[in-house]
Amino acid sequence: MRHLTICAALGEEELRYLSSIVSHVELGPGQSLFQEGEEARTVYSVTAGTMKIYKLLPDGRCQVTGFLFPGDFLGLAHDETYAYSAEAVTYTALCRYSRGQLEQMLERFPQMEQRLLGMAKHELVVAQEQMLLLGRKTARERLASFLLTLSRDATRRGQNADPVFIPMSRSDIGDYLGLTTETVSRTFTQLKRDKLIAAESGNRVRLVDRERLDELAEGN
Amino acid sequence: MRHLTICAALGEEELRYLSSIVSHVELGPGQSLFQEGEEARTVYSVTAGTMKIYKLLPDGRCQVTGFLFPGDFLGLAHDETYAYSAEAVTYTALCRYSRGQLEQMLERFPQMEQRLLGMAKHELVVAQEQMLLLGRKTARERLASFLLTLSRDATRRGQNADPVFIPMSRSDIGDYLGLTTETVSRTFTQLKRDKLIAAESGNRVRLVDRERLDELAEGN
DNA sequence: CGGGGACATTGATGCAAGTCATTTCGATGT
DNA sequence: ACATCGAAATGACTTGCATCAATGTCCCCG
Repeated sequence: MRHLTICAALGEEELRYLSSIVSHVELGPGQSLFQEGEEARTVYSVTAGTMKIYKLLPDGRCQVTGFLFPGDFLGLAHDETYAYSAEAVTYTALCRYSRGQLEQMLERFPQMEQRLLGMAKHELVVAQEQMLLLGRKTARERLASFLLTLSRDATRRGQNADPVFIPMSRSDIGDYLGLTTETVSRTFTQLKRDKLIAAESGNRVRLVDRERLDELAEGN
Repeated sequence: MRHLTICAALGEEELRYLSSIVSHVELGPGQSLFQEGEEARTVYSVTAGTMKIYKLLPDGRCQVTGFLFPGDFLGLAHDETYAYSAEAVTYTALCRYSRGQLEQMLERFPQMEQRLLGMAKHELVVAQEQMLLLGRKTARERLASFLLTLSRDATRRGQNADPVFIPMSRSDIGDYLGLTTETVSRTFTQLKRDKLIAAESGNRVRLVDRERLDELAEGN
C-alpha cells in the first residue's frame, strides 16, 4: 500500500523516520486544504483520492494548475506562502508534514533533496506541456490531450488505463483546460460522435481510437 | 560582473571549481542553441543577452514557455532529452557545462542541490502564474502582466525598470502570451491610446500608469 | 540618398469558443 | 415507482481574437 504512494523511492530508514513525523488528514469532496497566500507551514502528500490545485482572479476566474493523485506532493512553497489553493475533488486522504520537520529530515537524509529536485523537474516539464496546451491548442486537442494524460497517469499508478476513470466535474476540467464547462461538454459529445471515445458507466471513458486521439493531442 | 550572473549565490571554492569546468558560447539573434528532443548532454547559463525557450506543434504553432536573462539556467532536463528548444533573441553569451561535470560538482558541493531546488521551485511558481494568464486572462490583461513582469525582472537584474527595454519581437511576445502578433500590436496601441503606457525610442516602453496596469494584470 | 526587406501597424471579415437560457440526465432518497 | 436536485447537455446568440490582406515604418547597405 504505502509503496504505491509517497514513499515508493525511499529507503527503510527514511521510511521509519517519515512515519514518526507524519500525521493524517482526510477531506470530503469540495473541502479546501489551504488557500493561496496562506503561510506555508505544512507539506502534504496524497495517499488516496484526487485533489486539485488552482489559482483565482479576484472576479472568480479560476485556473486549475494541476490534479493530484496518490503519490503526489503538494504545498512545497518557494517563499513563505502557498502559491496556489488546494481542494479535494473526491474523498481524499493525505499525509501531513510540518515544514520544519521536513527540513530536519532533508538535513538528515540529504539524498532526499535529489528526489525532490527530480520531482520538481518533472513538474516543470508537465507545466510547459500545459502552457503549450493553453496557449496554442484547440478545444478538441485540449480534451484529447487531457484524456490521454489521465490514462497514462492511471497506468503509472497501476489503475485501469483504458476505460479511464474521470473523477472531476466538467467545470474542473474546463478550469484546467482554459475552457468553459459548456465547451468541455460539447467537445465530449463531438469526440463521442466521431467515435474517438465512448462513455461508460461510472464516469468512465473508453479511448476507442487511441491512435487518432494521440494525433489530435499532438496537433495533427 | 560574474556576481550578477550565474554565481551570485556561490561560495569561493565552488566558484573556482565552476570556472575550471566551464566553456563559453555566443549566439547571434535567431540562432538556435538546442532543440526539443535532442539528447541533453549540456547545461547552460546565460551571462549576457536574452534567450527564449519554446515548444512547437508539428504544424508550426509555437508556445514560448519563457524568456531567459543573465543569471538564468537552461537545459536542466528531467529525462535524457531536452523538453524544449532554445534560441537566442538578441546577441547572447552563455556558459556551458557538461552534464557529467555538473553531476560531479553536485556530489562535491551537495548544498548546490538546495539552490537548484530553490530555482526549480521558483520556476514552478512562475509557470503556474503563466498558466493562469494563458487559460484565463484577456489579451489586455496578458500584455499588462507581461510588461510588469519584464519590468520587475529588470529591477531584479539591476537594469532600468521604468522605461523598460523590450528585446523581443511582437511575434515572440505573441507566442509567449498565446496571442497572434496582430493582437499583440493592436493591444499595444490600445494601451498607448488609454495612456497606460508610452512608447519610447529603442524598444523601450514607459509604464505611465503602473497602478492601473497592476489592476489590469490582476484581472480588475 | 534611395531602394529593399523585415517587422509593425491597421483594417475588414470570419469563426471558435464564450454567454445565457433551457432541457435532460442520473443519482439519491422516500 | 416517483419526486428532487445538482450536474451535464444542448440550443441560440454574441464576441474577442484569429485570419487574411494591405499599408506603414525603420534601418541597413549599396
